[in-house]
Amino acid sequence: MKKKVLSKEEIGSNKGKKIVELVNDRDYLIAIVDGVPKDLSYVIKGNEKEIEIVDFDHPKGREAFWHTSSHILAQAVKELFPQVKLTIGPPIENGFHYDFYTGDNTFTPQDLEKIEKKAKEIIERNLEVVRMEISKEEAIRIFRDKGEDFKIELLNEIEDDKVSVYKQGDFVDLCMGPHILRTGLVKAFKILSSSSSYWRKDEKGPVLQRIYGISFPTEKELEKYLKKIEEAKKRDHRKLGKELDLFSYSEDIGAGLILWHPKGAIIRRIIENFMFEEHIKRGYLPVYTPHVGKKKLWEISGHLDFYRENMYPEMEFEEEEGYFVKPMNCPFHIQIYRSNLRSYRDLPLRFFEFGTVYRLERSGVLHGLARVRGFTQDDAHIFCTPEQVEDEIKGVIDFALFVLKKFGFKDYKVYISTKPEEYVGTDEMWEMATNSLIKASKEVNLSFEIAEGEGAFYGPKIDILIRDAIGREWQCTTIQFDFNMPERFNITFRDSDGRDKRPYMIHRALLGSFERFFGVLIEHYAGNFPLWLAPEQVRILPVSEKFMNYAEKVLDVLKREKIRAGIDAENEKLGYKVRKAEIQKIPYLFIVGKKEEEKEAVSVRKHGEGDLGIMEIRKVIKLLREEIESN
RNA sequence: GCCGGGGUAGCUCAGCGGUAGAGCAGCUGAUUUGUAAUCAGCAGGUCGUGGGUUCGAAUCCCUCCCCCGGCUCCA
Repeated sequence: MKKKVLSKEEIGSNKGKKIVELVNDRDYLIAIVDGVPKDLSYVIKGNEKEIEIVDFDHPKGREAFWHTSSHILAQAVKELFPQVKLTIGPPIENGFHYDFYTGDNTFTPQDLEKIEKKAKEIIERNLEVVRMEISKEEAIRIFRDKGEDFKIELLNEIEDDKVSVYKQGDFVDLCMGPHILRTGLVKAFKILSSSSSYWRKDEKGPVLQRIYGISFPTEKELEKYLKKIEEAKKRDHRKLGKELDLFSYSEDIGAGLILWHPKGAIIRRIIENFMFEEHIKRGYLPVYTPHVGKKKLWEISGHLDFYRENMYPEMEFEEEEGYFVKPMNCPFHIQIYRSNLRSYRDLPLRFFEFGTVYRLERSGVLHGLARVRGFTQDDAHIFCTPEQVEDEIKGVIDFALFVLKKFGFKDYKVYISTKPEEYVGTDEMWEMATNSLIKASKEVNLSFEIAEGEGAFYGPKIDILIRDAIGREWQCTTIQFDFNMPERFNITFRDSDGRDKRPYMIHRALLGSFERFFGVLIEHYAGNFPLWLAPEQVRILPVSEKFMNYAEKVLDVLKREKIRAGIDAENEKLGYKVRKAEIQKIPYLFIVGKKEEEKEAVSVRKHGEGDLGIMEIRKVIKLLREEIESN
């Protein structure tokens, strides 16, 4: 990484000069002047406190590089399709995109090829990228002449009457900048995909065509990036799920409904058992509830008002009230709460259930195990007094982090979502609840971001998102206050002063759902499950059929030790069986032949490490036990 | 739900107006195998669904279902 910081003296002595006069623009992309990113054409005033000049390896440098790349993309599109209207084109985490209004037209794959070619041509032209500050009126005139209606809409919202535009060749775009100085600096440029998007995120507004691209200062970096993407695709849980025979779906059953195959199911059960025990240890009480409930229940809960579009339609009967399959467990847990008069001495009450829910997600959002229509949450509802809220939240966060650690997750993001525009409950309740989330997070040194106004209407929440192989983030852990349900179902507890009061209700799921969590877990381990989770922990490979008897004997010992094992009895060469087992990512292979049988031993081969040599059975089992328990 | 791409044997894919093909997997046989693919033979498909165009459709058009990439929305 190249980075240059101008000293006070350098700033003073270069007053009136453009920064680009001090450095080579092939090495440096932009400058950060007193914390604000600027073009290298920035003229030094002399009174700046700090000027930092950065390259592509700096996030701000990269941003500018990709931002300029998005302008190059836009210029290419405008040259090929002059009738297309520009909207916006920001840099993103990996590359950039630009949204175009194309009326009834869309971009075909052939169009994208042409656009990429044209973009490369524009790069060849090595156009200077010039920043111009002009009056708002002038900008409006320019974009009106060009028919850029969307730009005018944006301009009308700018309060300043000075705006900046960037020009490269004949292409002009309204833009804050900064940008790199020449299109020729982009040595590698690739269009990755296209899709639609909505103007201003409004699905009722104009539909735009978005083109995604990536660019780098060298071809080599592009190749490296593309290779990384290829590698990531190999860990995709949908691919591994099929290859390792973990789960599937069936068109005949319906979209977003998961079939857990034996190998997937055993992993799930291990996770369930672990979670069940841990809940009990932490003072949760298990409950089981039905999958359907009467229409009336969902009227009281309010789901039929605010959640109906996500619910499977009503089951109607001739002589009885209709039923709905549950999209959430909360109304059921509330009923258990209501089944008794609750004293303040009973609180906190923590009901937990691996509750299966069904949500009619819109067809386009379904995604492997990560977004499905039927899933099982590791769900719990905590009912407590206001005084207990803080401790309860702390307990839940601690539990969540413990679970993530157990599965080896380190790369996650935490968001605390605050009060939205429309909400239920009092401001005091919101404030108290939100503060308890923030305070608890701070106490366990959890770094988080505040998502202003992103809370659900019924309460603030804290979410933990885990990244998948392709970099997409999935919300797993969620801890949400619910100010709505207790009110609607009018639940109370009898306090020490003999009066009935409203308890606080905290809804939480740690894994989120077994489906999504399993999907993320597969990608996290790239299918190489740690020994305690591996569906087949050991496979015994007899060198030939002659050693089947001994193999059976070894299998018996393993089974007695509760180690999940199998024998590959196929009439094949050893190399073939080893290859098959390696592809299936089986942690340990025990090879048995003449030497092994004589010594009551096995030859151990570990996945990813290879041959570990011959070992006595007793000894290997001890090692396996240790490895299983160490997790 | 929206925009685009796609659905051919269990899997990965070729064929894209003249009537269906490969590799792997499967089955059978031979081989009795020492750490990532032994050889041979056999079998396997109403080309996602329903309709249309055509003398003729896997191939062109439309409907629906499902999958993929995004958008919007969420565990």
